This record gives sequence, structure tokens and C-alpha cells, in this order.
Amino acid sequence: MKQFSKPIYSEEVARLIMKRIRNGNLKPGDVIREALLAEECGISRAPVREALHYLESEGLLMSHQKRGKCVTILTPDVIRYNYELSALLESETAAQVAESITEDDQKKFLSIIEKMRAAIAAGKQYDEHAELGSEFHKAILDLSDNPLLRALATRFSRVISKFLLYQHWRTIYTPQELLDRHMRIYEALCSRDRERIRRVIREHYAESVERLAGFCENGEKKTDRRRAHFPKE
Amino acid sequence: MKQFSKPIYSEEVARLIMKRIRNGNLKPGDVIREALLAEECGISRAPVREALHYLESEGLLMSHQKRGKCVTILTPDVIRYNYELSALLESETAAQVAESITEDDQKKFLSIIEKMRAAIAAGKQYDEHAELGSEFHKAILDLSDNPLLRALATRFSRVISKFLLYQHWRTIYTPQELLDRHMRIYEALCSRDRERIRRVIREHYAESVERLAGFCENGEKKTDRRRAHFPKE
DNA sequence: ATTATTTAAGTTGTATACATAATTAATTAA
DNA sequence: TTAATTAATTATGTATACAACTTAAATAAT
Repeated sequence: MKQFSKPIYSEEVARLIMKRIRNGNLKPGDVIREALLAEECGISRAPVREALHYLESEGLLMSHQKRGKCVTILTPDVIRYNYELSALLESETAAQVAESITEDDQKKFLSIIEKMRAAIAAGKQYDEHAELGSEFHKAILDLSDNPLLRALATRFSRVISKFLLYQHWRTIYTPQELLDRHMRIYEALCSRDRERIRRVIREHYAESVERLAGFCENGEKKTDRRRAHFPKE
Repeated sequence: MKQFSKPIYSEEVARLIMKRIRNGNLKPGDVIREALLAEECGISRAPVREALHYLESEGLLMSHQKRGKCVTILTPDVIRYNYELSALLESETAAQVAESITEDDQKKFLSIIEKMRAAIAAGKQYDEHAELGSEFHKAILDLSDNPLLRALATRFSRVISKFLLYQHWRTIYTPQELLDRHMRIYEALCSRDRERIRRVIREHYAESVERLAGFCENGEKKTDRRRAHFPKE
């Protein structure tokens, strides 16, 4: 019988860092020291480096040449860039399959909406609402048959909502507002009206980026000395 | 005075591999051996590994766990995934800035068109036509003020046109056809008609993917055992 | 006291060596 | 002769060691 392979350390480390970012244990701007991480995990620097490179390619870390890496600092511009792409991918996915949305699809969306409603009634924490919001958007993306698109969209949503801005999410929407916004999208999806779907989803993202922008333009220095780590051409 | 830093080997290696893929020196399916590459370059495996990881994240290489990496094999599906995203990003970029396309922008596009015409008149090689085609599409993307979008679109176009399918490009369009297609896009851009621009660009991509599909469905095995190298969640 | 130069500490980039997993070749059994 | 099992080779994953660069701290000079 074939045994399970030994886990790849670099993947473990990548997961660990993502968890820490999500938890808020690692915050934007925090520097990552390879040696320290390696020691913490009881492994060498080699797999740690690979994990960091991966996380950088995913946009969660940024690097200065020979000066190490830190958790990505989200300037208002970077937030906008990510949101524009999220909005584009999600709205277009939904618009393209608009006519072929099934009853089952609608039920899936509705069940998430109902969970939101229930969470409000039960006075649940914001965390849960945010989680349900992500679930809703993921359900939309799952309508696409393009795995490359789904992977990309996941990446952007990770950068913005679930990870780097996790701590801000709870402050820009009340649970009721969050429910309203997703209700509107749900209704649009049920209408199967391509243009309406596109418009509603984009409006939602535009509103989010507008509300988020306020949180980031205060403390941080504008000088984005981020440098691409690899050749462009 | 500050001297230029010593070049980062991993970046050099990444450039080298990209060049070889572009030249056709490395073809889809060719396996990459770290040790061999390191020896060729006269360096150790460490920077080579980093370069390979980068190229994998860019979609140019694919890896099997513990079985190394090879140049990405483009199945018809993968081609479609990439083209859909290229079409989406490019058409949406153009559509969003439709009303604000300046005379200067139009001149830039026209100059490329004219170069194409001249290349035909001079009986130039297909390579040059393909190059001008890329230039045209890049000019469209440069209308976007979203660098993240531009970087992504560059990545997709790299995977498809300039690199992995370079050898096929010359066979799916005659120079005259290529000129016609870009002429149509140019006219749409000049009209500043958002919907028309969107439609024309998408039609161009749809036609390309259709014509390309034929080339890839013959020889290659369908079993895409590609594996994501890092955790999804 | 302030600025400039130098020196030292610390971190990343690279090299080498070893361990582990997988493919290929070889050997043995049916 | 063929199939299956085992040995050997090969390539990746990881560990350790060293070199180069960056940052800062400390000393010297104005």
C-alpha cells in the first residue's frame, strides 16, 4: 500500500503565514525574517524561502531587493486595483452565465442569504457575516467553468477581504447593510438580466472600495517602494 | 559613488528560460532539470529553483510533485481559459476608457496598423506581424490605469501568444487577415462606442481561440496531471 | 553639537552536501 | 518470454555553511 507522502514543508509554512495574516497576528507592514520563521518551525531556511516567494506571487507579501519581505501594505490605490479586478471577474462571470442560472443555483444563493438573516437575528459577530459574504461571492465565481478565472478571483478576494483587510471589514458595513447588498445581488441573479447583474455587482464593489479607502489613507506613507522581484520582459 | 549591484542570478535564469521558450528552443512538455541548468549557467541550484518557481507562478512551467517541472502543455481547454481572461481584461479596459480615447491614442494605434500594412507590402516574415499584433494589444492595455490589470494581461498574452504558441501563430492568420482584424478593432476604438469596442475585441479573441484549438487537440495526451504547488486555502 | 566616515551586526542571496522520493534498469520467478 | 519485484540511478526537497549587501551604530572630524 502506498503511504501518504511526507508533507512538503514549504506548503506548511505558506499555510502558517496565511493563517497568521488572517488572524491579524501578522499585520500589513510587518517584516518577515526567514531565519526566525525557520527556527520557529524547526526547519531550515530553504523551504521557508520558497513559501515566501509563493506568498509574494500571490500578493500577500511584498519585497524590497535584498531587504527582505513584509506583509503587503494596502494603499488606497492597491485596494482599488484589486477591487476593480474582483468586480470585473465576478460581474463578468455572473453576466456570462446569466441565462443559464438554475433553480438550484438560486437556492444555494438564497440559503446563504438566509444564513445572514439568521446570524443577524441571533446577534452573531461580524466575523460570521464577513464569512458568509465571502461564501456568497465564491458561489458566484463557482458558476464559471474557467478554473484560471476562479483561481485569480480567489487570489484577489484573499488579498482584500479575508486577509489583509479583515480587521476593517467589520467597520464598513453593518450586518444589515451587508445583507441588503447581497440581497440586491441575489435578486439580480434571479432576474437573469445580464446587464442588471453586471451593474449590481459592480456597484457593490464600488461602494466597498469607497468605504474602505477612508481607512487606509491616514497613517501610512505613500511611498510605495515595492519592487517587482522578477523581470517584466 | 554607488556601483550597480551584482545581478541576481535567479532573475537571469528566469530571463534565459523565457527567451528559450520564446525562441522555440524549449517546447511545451520539455522537462527542466535544475542541476543541468545550474551547470549550464555555472551557478548552484538554489537560484535556479527560485527562477523555476517564479516561472511556474507565471504559468509558463507546470510541475508534478517531486517529479520536476516542464514547459506548460497547452491543451485546448487551457488555451480557452487564457484567452477568455485576455479577452475579458482587454475588452473591458478598452470599454471603460472608450469615451476618453484621445487623438494621440488613435494615432498610436494607427501607426501600428500602418506598420502592419508596410510589413505586408515589404513581404516581411510572419514573426514581424505577430510582434506588431502584440504591440497593438499592449497599446490597448496601456490605456488602463490599473497596473495590476496590465501585469495580469501581460502574463496571459505571454503564455499564449508570444511564448508557448509562438510557432502556431503564423499558421492561423495570414498577414492580411491579421491586419483586417486589428483594423476592425482600431475603427471600433475610434468610434468610442463602448459596446462595439467590447464586442469587436471579444470576437477577435473568440476567433483566435477557435482557430488555435485545432492545433492542440491532436498529438497530446489529455491527462493533465498538473498539480498546484501550493495550498489553495 | 552635528555631520560624515567607518565599523560591526544582521539579513538575504548563493553554494555545497545530504536525504528522500520516483523513475529506470536489472534480476528473478512464473 | 513475460510479468513482477527489487536494486540502482537520478532528480527534487531540505539542511548547513558561506558570501555579499544593507542597515545601524559607533567613532572621528568639522
